Formats: sequence, structure tokens, C-alpha cells
Amino acid sequence: MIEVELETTEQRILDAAEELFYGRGIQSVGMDAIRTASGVPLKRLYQIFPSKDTLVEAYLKRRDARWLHDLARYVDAHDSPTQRILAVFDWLYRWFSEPDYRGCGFINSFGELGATSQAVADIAKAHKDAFRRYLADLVAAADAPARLTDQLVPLAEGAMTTAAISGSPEPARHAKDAARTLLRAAHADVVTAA
Amino acid sequence: MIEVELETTEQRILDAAEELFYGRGIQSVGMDAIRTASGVPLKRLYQIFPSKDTLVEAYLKRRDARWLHDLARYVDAHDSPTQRILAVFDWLYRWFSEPDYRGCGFINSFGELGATSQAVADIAKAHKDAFRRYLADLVAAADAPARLTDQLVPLAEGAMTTAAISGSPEPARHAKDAARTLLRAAHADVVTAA
DNA sequence: CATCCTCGAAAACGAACGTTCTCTTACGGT
DNA sequence: ACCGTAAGAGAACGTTCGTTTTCGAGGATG
Repeated sequence: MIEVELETTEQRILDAAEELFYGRGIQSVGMDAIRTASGVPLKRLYQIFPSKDTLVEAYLKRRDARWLHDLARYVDAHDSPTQRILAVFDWLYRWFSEPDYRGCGFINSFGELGATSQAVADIAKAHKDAFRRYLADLVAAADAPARLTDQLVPLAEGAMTTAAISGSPEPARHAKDAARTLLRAAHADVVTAA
Repeated sequence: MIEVELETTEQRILDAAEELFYGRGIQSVGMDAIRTASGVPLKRLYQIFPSKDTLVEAYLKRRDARWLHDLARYVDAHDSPTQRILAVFDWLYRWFSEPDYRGCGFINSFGELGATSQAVADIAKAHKDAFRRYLADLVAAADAPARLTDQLVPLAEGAMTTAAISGSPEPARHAKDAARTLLRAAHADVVTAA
């Protein structure tokens, strides 16, 4: 019971922190705003997260895990290896269409704090590496050359920032079109080489 | 003479501000750091830029103009329309290779302040629009379908963030490879349709 | 030489932030 | 019923930041 309550409090803090940090940027959000949004008094908040830095890192780590999990769950609804690759961009389109979409939280936090906090820089790098590995697996499963992964990564990343700044989800569609072309070309290369 | 000196002071402030804002993020840099780095006393600094906000906007606008100017100058050294498109990615490679490269200053400032400052969000959007228009002109000159522009934009943007977070300039090469493939495919489409 | 103006260096101010402390209240075990 | 403990609400503290003001030293002009 006690542990459950502690967990619940931690979740409430992280939920509030994520909405605020992602929505307004990390340095623009004071601990008081998180206190107000979560309803958790400062005392308890600091018992669970001894500093703002640890809260920021916890926010990023939880978002990292959930983001990749949600992506994989969406992709897993598709069977064909090439459809699974293209599904990544469909998922991005849905993400970009959320009303409070504001770009990739890891790109944002890296830009804001990457130079000041090694921990934030490391988490952002780890997140992007994990995304890259996930794409690499999809590419390998489609019998496409590994080189395709290197091309899909900037395509997806660029769609995120272009969608954020332009305020439109369309970059996901355009990136998907490009991915389809690259996929076909990569496959043709393999066939030609054989 | 007076005007020349005023210009020089303004340049010195903007030079210091650009290095610091770009290198550490905007909110991590205090006005005192800019005073120290530029050697311009706070009093004069505030005479020229009445607030940190105006200095930030001046930093972004100057960087916007110079960035696109430098890119165009590099591209103009190439003649063939397709080579001019690919040259964009060569230029990105050189940029990513600079020792203190830290991503696109506009993506970074949008992520950090876009939600809090409409002015910053607008400048970032204008910068990306200008880049997009520039690419669109190159695409049109190569007789490629306008659709290609939509594919090249996320490719270039994604190369910027991937290079920044990974700490390697290679994403520019991979993006260039992808661009070459997309260019060929787009051209083949045009030929087929004809 | 006296005077006014300018200008650089740094102190000072008010607000905001991260963090800690205090005070009051409520509860659980004997 | 009583006491020790925990916990919520928010005041308080020390620092930092953006911005303003003060102070003192030239430099040109009568």
C-alpha cells in the first residue's frame, strides 16, 4: 500500500513534469510549476527527486522508454517487412498530428542543455542510438542493405523538426514517400548485385 | 567615424552573443557572460540592445542571413543543376565538421524558446521557410518535380540534428546518398511521365 | 583652469529560481 | 486519551539573472 502510493506520487510528478518540460522547455519550467501541476508538495517532491536535474533525467528516461515502446507497438501491427518500415512514418504522422506536438523532446533537450549537462547529452544520444538500432532491425528484416538505415534516420529526424517548426504533420508523408523510393532503390541494388 | 565605431561595437556584441548563445543555449547564457566575452560594458550593451530579447532576435536574424548567404556562395561554385543540389549536402558536411558544431541554431532556439517566445518561433519558421524556398529553386532549376523539395528538406534537417547528437559529420554523406537516389528517381518519373 | 559631458567598471536592485525549513494538522500504536 | 511521527502548505533562504544606477575618470570646450 505504501509502495503503491509512492509509485503513484512519482507517476503524478513525472506526468506533470513531462507535460511541462516537453511543452515549454526545461529551463522555462520552475519546480513550483511542477508542484502546482502535480499537486505534490515540494517536500515530498524533493524526497522522491532530490534535485531538478534528477527529475529532468527521470523525465527523459521514461519518455525514451515509452516512445520506443509505442512506436514498436504500432509497427508490430504490420506484417510485411517493407510495410513495417513505412509504418514508422505513419506513426510519426499520427504523433505530429497531436495538438500539442512540439518536436522531439530529446532533440529539444539536447539543444537546450546538451552543452551544459553531460547527463542530458548522454540520454539524448542513447535515445537516438536506440531509435537507429530499431530502424536497423527493420531494415535487416526487409533484406535491405544496412546503408538504407543511414538514409532513413535523417529522414525521420528531419520530419520531426520540420513538422514542429512548420506546425504541420505533412513532413511525415513526404518523408514516407522518400523512404518508399529509397527502399525500392536499395532493393533494386541488391537484385542488380545478385 | 562615430557610426563606424557603433557598428563595430554592435558587431562585437553580436559576435560574442552568437558564440555563447549557439554554443551553450540561450537561457544558459547571462548578459554578464556576453559583457565579459565582448568587452562591452553593460551600459553600452543595453543602449544598443535594450533587452536580452532584442539581442536574441538580432543574433538569430544575423545568423539566418549569413547562413543562407554562405550556403548560396558554396553552391554557386557548381554549375550543373543536379550538382548544385548535391552541393548543399557537401556544404552541410563541412559545417558539421567544425569543431564546435552543435546543431542548427534555429532548431535549438525553437526547442528552447519557441513555446515561450512568439518572436523566436517566428524567426525559426522564417529561416526554415527561406531554406525551403532556396532548395525549391535548386530543384526547379534541375527540372525535377516540386515534390522532391519536400523530400530533401527533412533529409537536410535530419542530417543536422543527427550530426549534432551523434557528434559525427557522416549523416551529411548519408543524406547526400539518399538525395542522389531521390534525384534520380524523380528524374526517372518525369521521363516516364513524358 | 573650471565645467560639462561621456563613458567604462562595477555595485545595486527586484524578480525568479532551486532548495530548505517551519508550522500546523492528522493519524497510529499503546 | 496521549504522544511520536509523518505530511501538507507555504514561507524563507541564498543564489542567479536581467536591468538600472552609481561613481569616478578622462576629454573637449569656454
